[in-house]
Amino acid sequence: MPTGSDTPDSRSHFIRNIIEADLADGTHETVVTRFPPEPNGFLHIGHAKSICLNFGMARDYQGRCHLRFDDTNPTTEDERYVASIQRDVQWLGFDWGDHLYHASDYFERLYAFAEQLIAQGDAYVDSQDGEAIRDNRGTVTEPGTPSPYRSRSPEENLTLFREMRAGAYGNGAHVLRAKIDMASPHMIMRDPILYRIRHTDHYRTGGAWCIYPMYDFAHCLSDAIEEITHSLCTLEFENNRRLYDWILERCLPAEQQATRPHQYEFARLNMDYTVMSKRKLLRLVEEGLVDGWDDPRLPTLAGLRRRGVPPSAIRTFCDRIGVAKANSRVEIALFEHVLRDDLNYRSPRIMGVLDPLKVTITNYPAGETEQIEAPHWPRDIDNDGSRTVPFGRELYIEREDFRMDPPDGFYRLAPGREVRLRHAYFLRCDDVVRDGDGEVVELRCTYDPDTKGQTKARDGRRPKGIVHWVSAAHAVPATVRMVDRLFSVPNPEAHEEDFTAFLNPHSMPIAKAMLEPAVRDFPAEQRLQFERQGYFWRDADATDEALVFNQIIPLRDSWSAEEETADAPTGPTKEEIEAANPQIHTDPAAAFTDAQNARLQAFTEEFGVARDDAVQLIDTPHLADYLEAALDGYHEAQAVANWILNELMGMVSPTELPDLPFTPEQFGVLVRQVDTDEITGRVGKDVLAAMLERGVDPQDYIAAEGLHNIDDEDALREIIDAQLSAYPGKVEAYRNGKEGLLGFFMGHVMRETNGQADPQTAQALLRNALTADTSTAAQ
RNA sequence: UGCCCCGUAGCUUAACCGGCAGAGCACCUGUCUCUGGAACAGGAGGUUGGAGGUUCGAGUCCUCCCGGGGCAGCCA
Repeated sequence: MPTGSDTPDSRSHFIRNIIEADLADGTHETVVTRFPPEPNGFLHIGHAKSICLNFGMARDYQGRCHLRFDDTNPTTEDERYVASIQRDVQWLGFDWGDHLYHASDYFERLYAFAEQLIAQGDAYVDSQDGEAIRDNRGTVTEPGTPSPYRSRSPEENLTLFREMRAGAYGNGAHVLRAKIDMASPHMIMRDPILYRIRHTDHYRTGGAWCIYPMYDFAHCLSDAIEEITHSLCTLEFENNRRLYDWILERCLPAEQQATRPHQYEFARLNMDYTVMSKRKLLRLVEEGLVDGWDDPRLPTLAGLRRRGVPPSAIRTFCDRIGVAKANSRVEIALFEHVLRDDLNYRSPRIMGVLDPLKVTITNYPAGETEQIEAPHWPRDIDNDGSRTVPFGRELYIEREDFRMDPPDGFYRLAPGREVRLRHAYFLRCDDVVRDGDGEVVELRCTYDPDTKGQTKARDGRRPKGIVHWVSAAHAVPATVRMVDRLFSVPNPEAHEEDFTAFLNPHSMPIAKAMLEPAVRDFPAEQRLQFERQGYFWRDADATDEALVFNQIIPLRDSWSAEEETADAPTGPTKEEIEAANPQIHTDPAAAFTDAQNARLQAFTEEFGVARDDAVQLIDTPHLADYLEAALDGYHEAQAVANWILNELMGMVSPTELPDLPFTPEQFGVLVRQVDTDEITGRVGKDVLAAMLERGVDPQDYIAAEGLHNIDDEDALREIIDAQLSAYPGKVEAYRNGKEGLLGFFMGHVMRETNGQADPQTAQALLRNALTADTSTAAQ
């Protein structure tokens, strides 16, 4: 059996599992997802995660994904964002086909649903002002108080609501609220507002409406209208799911309930060295801290596009970061890795010197030029193509490839040292020319004419260092924006100071570079590798006369990483965490009433139930009663208690106990079957599940299905031997000390017997068989 | 402090009904190489937040504790 697929686009995650389960059990025949941006800002790489997830699931399961503008708030939304969002989604490589929708298209239908709720008595018009509504909502620890308008009749509500629509009232005079529960422990359920009056033109519906639906009302119903199957959103909407379900359960007819949309939440993307919130991004742009929404340092899709990041790299990245529910923050290193990996295979190499240092080759004839044929691709990339590079007496090399006093491990140029010029000759530094300030302004060198294209000179010289270069006479000057991390700390939001305090002052230094002439041979959108430096492409500001490049990402540089002093930030140690982790156990029995205490005494002393279990049983409603009733089926109270607490509670909640499709006595009988080894615990759980699902009687069911446990040693031995010979390698590994494999074999034996193998017997036999010598086991 | 969600290697995560804790990135070694890149080979790194319990067997089920996040907009 293949152990899980690990190709990037079939990576396993909980949403994929849910979809596959829904498809497998026929809940849905196809998958329909949606990406629902609000047109009030630009998309960033966090949105890319959602886009890739939604469109990706639709693609993987041959479903469809809608692009829906969630435009229910006319005061913040704007047409201009709509176009940019569509462009970004397309650029990322996704196609919504005919499925472009707007929540505003549904205003009429949403309104009808609102009238339906009113008619059902599930919604009412509240005429309190905003402040009163807020005050009466209560707090997380105190219940809210019902509005004085809460008990208006459906007729009155309908009249008022129609008048609201007709424009009879000013902003804020009334709202429509769901009638749920002002004392709910879930704040979202304290009569949430469904509609508000807003005398504002909408960018699409103009002045047609002066009441607008709230997100919670519009979103779930829009999903239902579009027959969305899986409504995927980020974690901050977890609490809203309760209301999502409430509305759909009341608005949709019974026959649609089974296939109605369901909401699932996943963790939004956070990344080191950047910020992802719309508000913070907006501040950077508006305060002029960056140069517009498409500044190449920004994580906006527009910024990444301008920087030169290919959409394929973003897609791969989104596949690799995973989809889960834990709040997380991914290291920038993963993004950089994926980016380099993408660029490596698509970027022809040329040479470019970013910080030029002049070199004069004193033994090369003045005024002479030669053309060197150099491949665009290294040998490990399956791609052809080459260019000619002019070589002459005067070159530029990278300033940092020369050191007056080379440190240990530095194997580039230094006084008296020899390096290889990439694609050309060996070069030795003879003299260093400095200006009045001591600054190195020129290197005077000699080359070895016999070493062209060689790794080794005839006399065996073999310089380790390789240096890129550009002929001074032919160099093409260019401005290069050295795009770097926007912030100088991994999480600029995790400090007391405003996040802008952590902007990296060197996030985009400008280099005056010299490039080899072949740079002009490529179309503007071609991404290039400047050898030994990084990946670059032409910026939108570039003209053919004045070249401007952006650095998309530098190459990995193990030398400068080594040279940098390691200053890894250290978090709290495990010891420190443990020290701050006291175990305080407050005994619930301390608050027991006299009656409860009496019961506790009876449970522990008469029934012999462990105190902790008894306390839990008594402290949770229904549990203690259930235990006493189950005793009619089986008198061993501790066994029954274990099964209630550990098994039953894993399947149902205490409040469901009175309505179970079987009696407590039947439950007791089930426990007896297990406790007396009539059936195994494993089978007991299966039987319990069947009782829960179909209300079967345990004894009848066990007899009818033949579920009694198997303790016949010969029968078990046969099964065990079969398993052992099926996995000789595992047997070997077990004998070599990997005892965890006992569980592996037990698992197989249990599965083989549908869980009916008596575990003690089976394990004893298995242990014997595994430790027996090979000749015996093989028989 | 009420309710909801989440804790698996430095980071992001996998693990079908409870059955061998497994990857990628990062890190370290080595090989190869006309990019200090790439590729390849290897290594280290885990008390699955903690403590109890159920079970032949717990990352997975039950209880409690600790830690992180979310909810009191007429935003989405």
